[in-house]
Amino acid sequence: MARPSNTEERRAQIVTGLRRVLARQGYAGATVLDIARAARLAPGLVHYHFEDKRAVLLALVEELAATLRARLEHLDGGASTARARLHAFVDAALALGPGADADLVACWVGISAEAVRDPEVREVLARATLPLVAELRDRITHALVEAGAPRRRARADAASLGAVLWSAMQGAFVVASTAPEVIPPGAMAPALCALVDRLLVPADKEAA
Amino acid sequence: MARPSNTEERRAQIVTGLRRVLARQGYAGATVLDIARAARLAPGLVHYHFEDKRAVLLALVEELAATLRARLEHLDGGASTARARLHAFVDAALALGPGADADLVACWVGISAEAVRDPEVREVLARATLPLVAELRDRITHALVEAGAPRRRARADAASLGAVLWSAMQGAFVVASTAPEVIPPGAMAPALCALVDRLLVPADKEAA
Amino acid sequence: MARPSNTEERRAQIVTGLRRVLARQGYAGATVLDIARAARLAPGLVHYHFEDKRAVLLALVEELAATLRARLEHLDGGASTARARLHAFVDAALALGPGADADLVACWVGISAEAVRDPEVREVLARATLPLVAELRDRITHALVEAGAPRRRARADAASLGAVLWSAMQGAFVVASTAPEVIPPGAMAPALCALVDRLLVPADKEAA
Amino acid sequence: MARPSNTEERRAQIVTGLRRVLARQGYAGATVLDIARAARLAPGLVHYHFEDKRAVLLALVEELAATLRARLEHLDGGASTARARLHAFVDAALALGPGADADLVACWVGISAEAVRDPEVREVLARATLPLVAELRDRITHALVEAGAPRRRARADAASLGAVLWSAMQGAFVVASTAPEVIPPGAMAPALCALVDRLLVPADKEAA
DNA sequence: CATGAATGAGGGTTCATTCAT
DNA sequence: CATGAATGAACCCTCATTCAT
Repeated sequence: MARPSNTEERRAQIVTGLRRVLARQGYAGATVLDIARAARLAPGLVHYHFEDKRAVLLALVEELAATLRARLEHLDGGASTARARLHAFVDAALALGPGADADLVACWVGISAEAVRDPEVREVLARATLPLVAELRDRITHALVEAGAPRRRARADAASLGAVLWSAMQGAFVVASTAPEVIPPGAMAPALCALVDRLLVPADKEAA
Repeated sequence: MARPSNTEERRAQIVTGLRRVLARQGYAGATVLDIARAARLAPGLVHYHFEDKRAVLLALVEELAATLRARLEHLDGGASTARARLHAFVDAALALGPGADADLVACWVGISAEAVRDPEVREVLARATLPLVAELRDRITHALVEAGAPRRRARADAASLGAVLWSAMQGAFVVASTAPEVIPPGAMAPALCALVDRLLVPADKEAA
Repeated sequence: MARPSNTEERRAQIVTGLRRVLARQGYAGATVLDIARAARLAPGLVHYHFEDKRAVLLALVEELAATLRARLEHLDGGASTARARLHAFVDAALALGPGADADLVACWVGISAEAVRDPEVREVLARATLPLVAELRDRITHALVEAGAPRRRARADAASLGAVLWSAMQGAFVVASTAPEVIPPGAMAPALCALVDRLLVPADKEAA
Repeated sequence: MARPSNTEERRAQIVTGLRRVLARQGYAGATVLDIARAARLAPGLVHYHFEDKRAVLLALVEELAATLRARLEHLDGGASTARARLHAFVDAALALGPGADADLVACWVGISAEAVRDPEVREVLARATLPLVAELRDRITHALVEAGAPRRRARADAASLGAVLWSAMQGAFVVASTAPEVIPPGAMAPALCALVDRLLVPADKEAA
């Protein structure tokens, strides 16, 4: 009798609306009206399905993290070596391949900026990204070991290398959005993979 | 007879006000009233000395770039080898040592987010940072050559390495502001220097 | 399901609000808050229904012109001779009879002043009034012909006479609003009609 | 010892500044800064020489009236007949001949609009213009008498004719500033003189 | 007298949020 | 669930006026 709830669909629509608008106008510049228009919905609906504007942002953060996780799994399909799995991580995070959303990158910068000033956004962002950083460190450790480093040493190195690589990926978003002259679009992922390889090779030689 | 112009001093005061507020509240969240209060000035003065709020932001971008350049020169004092000069660059960009402004990091993220949506901010930011990227690449080239790499190869590698390192520094700002759990404050610069060293050592070995 | 749109009604309310305030305080002196209060609406509604304050003014200009056109048609009812139709025009423009709005006159002066400095207002005003001037010239021509003047001559005279009479009406608004001592309210229309008659009589005599 | 006061000169400069700005931007749109710039003076000086902005306007009104009076006297030089003196009045008010200021016309409209909302401006304007209306009526009376009308009749007619002609002149300013398409610049004065002649001729004929 | 920096009230406008329908 | 009108606080900016020099 009651019509089936389409709440989840609507929420997804709205979150996607914010993603589009946020990428171009930043979070503060994304008015609820803009979001609703981008979602092809009436403005009032936004507050029917979300407590307030920030709740949409929090949902978006989680959606983006989920997207990244999904990509990761997808790319992992053909990865057999630890190094390949590390490359897969970099590609998943940076590649603008099929299924990737160009807005996504710009979006991330806007979200980061908002996280600086809003503790709750920061927290949600941390909850979503810290596991990814842990995963990254894990893959680095395995790759180092695979390259011949002693496990203990590898784990220690992976801690700081993970932070640096993660920063490089975050920074890649910033650079792509604010100074694309620095590196052509699409070239960042290979460049980072090449750097990864340089880090792994010498360990090989040390083992020799 | 007339009151001596103190416009430059006032402008600097206002820019500093924005820096403080922007670091905590983002650009959109930094109201003109907040900026004036942070600068201990009457609200109207902001628009007396600046065309509009954005003009203050543009001035801030240039101030930050100048700060970075100044730091660079200062740290260069003791650098004799090319590698030391590369380390100096990383330290200048990242170190939160004496004379460093903690706001500066958070500031940079807010500015980047604004650059995404405001072409003029992006342009000013680019004008201020592209020379720094070029300088970074230059130092990388020299360090690689110093480490034994053929000049031609060094220059080619420096192009993509420069982009990656620059991204890592930009990303370090983001990480420090949004997910400090990833790496303790102050540890990023050494970590990045260590990575730089790993990149330079093998060339040494190859030469051997 | 949704609330029925009452946009047109609200817009009319707001325009009327501006008419009242503009008559007393001029356009610059008519704050949006004043307009909203005069319309018994919340301040924010003005900008919900209009792009900006000027858009309200433009709508008002068109409303006033429509009012004048409507009055013209209404008064034409009993006019059989060309002279009567000319009188009707004068009365429609000037009479402060029943159904007339006292604010209307003061309003017109404020609008004219705004038209001096705002090209778009001038254009809308022109679009609204030039047809009226043409109509006035037409009626003058017919009245002159009816009074015995040759058609060709009548048309030539009507051109400059129309400009003068139209000016006199415009000026009557100014005089009524700024120097009512010059002529009692309500006396201007008869005075202008009397002048019209003096212009028509001699042609009669010349024919004789 | 004390330097000679140049107050009067400065006041005149400022008033002229307002005239220029007011003509283009209206009274409300004429900022004190604009006025000072147009007068090539420092902003602070305006308030040194005038109580406030309105005081400048009042001074301007009186200056304009004085200008009109001066023109009147000047043009009267060659006028021998009463009709010629009436023409002279019209020309003095409307003609854009030598010594005339194009701004003057636009100025007048802005002043009228301000007079609607500011009683003191209205009063000063009335004090300045009512004598001119009286003078106009006087000239009309004499012209009618000269044309053969009985003095008593002439005086009665002049009352309403004076109001109409004065309105026509006021309206001519409005039309020239807001709808120049209605009549070419410079054509209004001859048109009004022609109308005056038509009003005087028949009396001539009646006398015949 | 002159200068131009300083002040702060107030204006137009935006927009998150609410709510009647 | 859906709609879009309604609300009002808060923002950026302007500007008449003051005042230290």
